[in-house]
Formats: sequence, C-alpha cells, structure tokens
Amino acid sequence: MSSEEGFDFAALAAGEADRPRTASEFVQRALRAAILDGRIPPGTPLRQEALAAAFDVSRMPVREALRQLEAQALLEFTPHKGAVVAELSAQDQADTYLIRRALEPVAFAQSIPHLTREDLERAEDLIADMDREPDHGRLGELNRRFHLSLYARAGSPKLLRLVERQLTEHDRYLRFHLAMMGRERMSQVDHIAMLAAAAAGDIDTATSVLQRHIDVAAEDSARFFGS
Amino acid sequence: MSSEEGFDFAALAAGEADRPRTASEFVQRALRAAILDGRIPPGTPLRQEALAAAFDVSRMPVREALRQLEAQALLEFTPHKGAVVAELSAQDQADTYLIRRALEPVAFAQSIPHLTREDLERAEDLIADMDREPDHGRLGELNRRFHLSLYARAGSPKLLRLVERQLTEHDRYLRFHLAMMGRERMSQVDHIAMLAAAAAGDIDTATSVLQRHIDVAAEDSARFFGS
DNA sequence: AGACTTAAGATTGGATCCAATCAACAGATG
DNA sequence: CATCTGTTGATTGGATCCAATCTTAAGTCT
Repeated sequence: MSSEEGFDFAALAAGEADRPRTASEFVQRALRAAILDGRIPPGTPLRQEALAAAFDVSRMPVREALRQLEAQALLEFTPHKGAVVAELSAQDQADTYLIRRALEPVAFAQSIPHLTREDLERAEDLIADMDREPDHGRLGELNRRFHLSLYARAGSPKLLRLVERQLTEHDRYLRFHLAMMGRERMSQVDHIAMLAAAAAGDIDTATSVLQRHIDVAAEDSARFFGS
Repeated sequence: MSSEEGFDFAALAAGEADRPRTASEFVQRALRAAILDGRIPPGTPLRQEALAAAFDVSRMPVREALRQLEAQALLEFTPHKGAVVAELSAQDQADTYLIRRALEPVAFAQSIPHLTREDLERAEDLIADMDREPDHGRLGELNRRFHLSLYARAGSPKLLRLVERQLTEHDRYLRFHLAMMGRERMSQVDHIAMLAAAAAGDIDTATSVLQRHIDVAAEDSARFFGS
C-alpha cells in the first residue's frame, strides 16, 4: 500500500485518529469526559439549547451525542423531559464490581499465554506512571489502561469492549474513592503481583490476585458509599 | 395510593407501557426486531431516506434510532458513509457465550434464595410455551424470558440489564442454530433441571447445570458457524 | 493502456423552523 | 380553603432545507 520513498500518511492520519470528524462526536467525547471526571455532577439536567450554545453547534449534534451517552448508561433520558446525568448509587457501584469480578479474570486468563514482552513492559510503565501521577482524574485512566494492557491478548474483542466499559464506569466511583481516603490505600502491590504472575505465565496466581484485588476494592468502596 | 372503590387505572396504563411514545422509539424497536430475527440480513446498508419513507417519518427520528442501535452493537456506523447491519461471526458468537457463561451463573446464584412461587410458576409456564411454540423467532424470546425469570431476584439491576442484552444478541445466532439442526437438539432437560434445582434452593447444582447448558450450546453452535 | 484528475450524483451531517408535550401558575368553582 | 381547570412559558420531538463528504464514472494526460 505504501510507496518506496513515500511519507507515512497512514501514521499521520492514525495519530489524529481521535480528532473528532464530526460535531456530534466532538460533543459526545467532551460530555463523556466531563461526566466521568465529575465536572458535571450526577443529577444535572442537560439542556440541549445550553449545550448547543456552549459547543457552538446546533441542537442536532447535541441530541445525537445525548442518545449515545444514554446508551452508555451515563445519562437517563425521559421523553419530552430531557436528559439528566445518571446518579451514582451504592447498588450501581456494587454491581459494577460484581460484573468486573466475573469478567476480568476470564479475560486475564485467556490473555496471559499470548502476552508479548511489549505488553508486559507497557504494563510496567503504567505502574510507574501511576506512582507519579498527582491528578486523580488521570489516575483512573492509567489504572484502566494498565488492566486493559494485561487483558489485551485475550482474543475476545467483544469481551474486551465490555470490560473496558465497566472500567470506565468504575472511574466515576474511583474518583470519590481517592478523594475520601487518599491514594495511600490504592497501593500497587496487587498490580505488581498481577504483572509478575502474568510474566511467569502463572494463570492461577494471576487470576486469584485479580479477584482479591477487585473484592478488596469493592469492600473499601462499599464502606464509603454508605447504604 | 388507590381509593377504596376506584378502578385500577395504573394497570391499564402499564399494559400500554410499551406503546412507543415517540417516532424515534417506534423506528428503533421495529428495526431492532427486524435485525434480531434476521429479516434484515447482516451487512445490509441502511439508507436513512429509504427507512424514513418506509416508516413514514422524516430522516431525523431514523437517525436517532440508528444511533441507539449502534450503541447496542447491532449496527456499525461509519461517518459520512452510513450504517450497516452488524455481521455475525464465529468469534462474536463465541464471545457471547463466554460472557454469558461468566455472568449468568452469578445472577442465578444470587437470585435463587429470593425466588418466589410466582417466579417458579412463570418459568414452568415458559418451558411449556416453548414446547408448543412453532415459530423460531418467538422461541428465542421465550428462551430469553425463561432465563431472565430465573435470574429476576438477583437484586443487581445493572447485571441483569447486561445479561438481558447478551441473551438478546444470542437470539441472532439461535435462529441459525435452530434452522440448521432442528429444534430436537434444543431439548429442555437442562431447563427442567435448572428449574428443579432452583425450586429446591440447590445453588451449586443449579449453577453447574446452567454452566454446562451454556457450554454445550457454545460447542454445538461453534460446530455450525465454522470458524 | 494505465493512472491520475475532475465532474456529477447520491448520501450523510448540520442548521433552522415548526409542532407537540410538559411544568408552573393563575383563576374559577365546589 | 382545597381542588380542578385553563393558560402561558419553556423544552423537547420532528420536518424541511442546506452544506459537506463520499462514490462513481467519465475524461485527460503521460
């Protein structure tokens, strides 16, 4: 596909791949990020006209963005009444952990035999990045990428999309978690143990550490969120 | 909330609850049903104008419906090119079974202790209905409702929504499954065993039957869909 | 002949306008 | 005085129109 002396246009385009090609996608990403890191608090009604003015587009791309966010369970839609940012609840949080605990060990177990050296190095880098990162919002993203890098070779794209979505929803709670009990409790011993077991190809140890990791996080979080 | 001699208006309204209150929802449901039962085959491009004419609405509710279906992974969207019905693949089918196998036993185990007599009777009725139902499309829906009726008391709404979505996507494959090897293979011995174990409160037996039920279905289906 | 450019048609994305619905409030009525 | 009703304003749902983009195919140049 590429000529012998040509410039790598494909890479250039790929680098800009996340640049929104459409106004609808632009609005969708901006709103999504704002909801996930808590800048738009739960329960906030989203007025289409106000959003359109804020993003300097018409109401139509806003409407499409809202529809997509609703499908991601970040919004709740009521016909003729509009959209509000989905509430956080102890039940929802518990469910998220329940689902993660069921899915992630499966992905991890499938992935371990096919992990490459690059995958493991990337995971190691992400652990170091998390130690350095002061911002809580970005910490959630790093944590998500760390987990996903370990599951990446599972060879089950649909499963991975589902896991990624759960990790994303988990971010909304992680923010509270960190704000309330500081980041000391989010020690990385489990992450390091998971990485080591994965590198050694020890599936049983890796998955059991992961399960305990999720269980402990679930207990800690439940304690805070009341109910 | 109800007066002493009043008529149960709430029930009347609830009976009509699934009547679409908006054109967008009407289109969304119709398209969704058509995709699930195979009337619109995978790979079909969905032209907005054609759909608008078919449903006698403008292009706008069609666009919103397409966005929602895309979020449900029933369509694939490409900017400025449009939407096509998502393809079926052996990989996707295998992933669906993988996810179901991970999630459904959890829901089932949580649900069993809280199942009521009504739940069990409903499940029993659905088994009988499935024996009678000649239409393959409706059989998928009955099967889905049977499974969901057993998980209904799990008390994890988010988990249940996820399971329901997986069962729905499973329907797309079940149709092929039945068409190719007839419904004899879809024996209901597992269903009956699951119901009996659930009624007896035997969680271990119930979940292990369910796991085997899903595993056998996965193997059968994989054999047909090639690789 | 082959490859590149360029024009036409088709299709989607976005903007603006109108209609339908909902919420709040004022007034009437028992 | 409480309740019901009608009306007004705000907001969303839907229709129509225009702009941007993609596809196709013809035409041109080497």
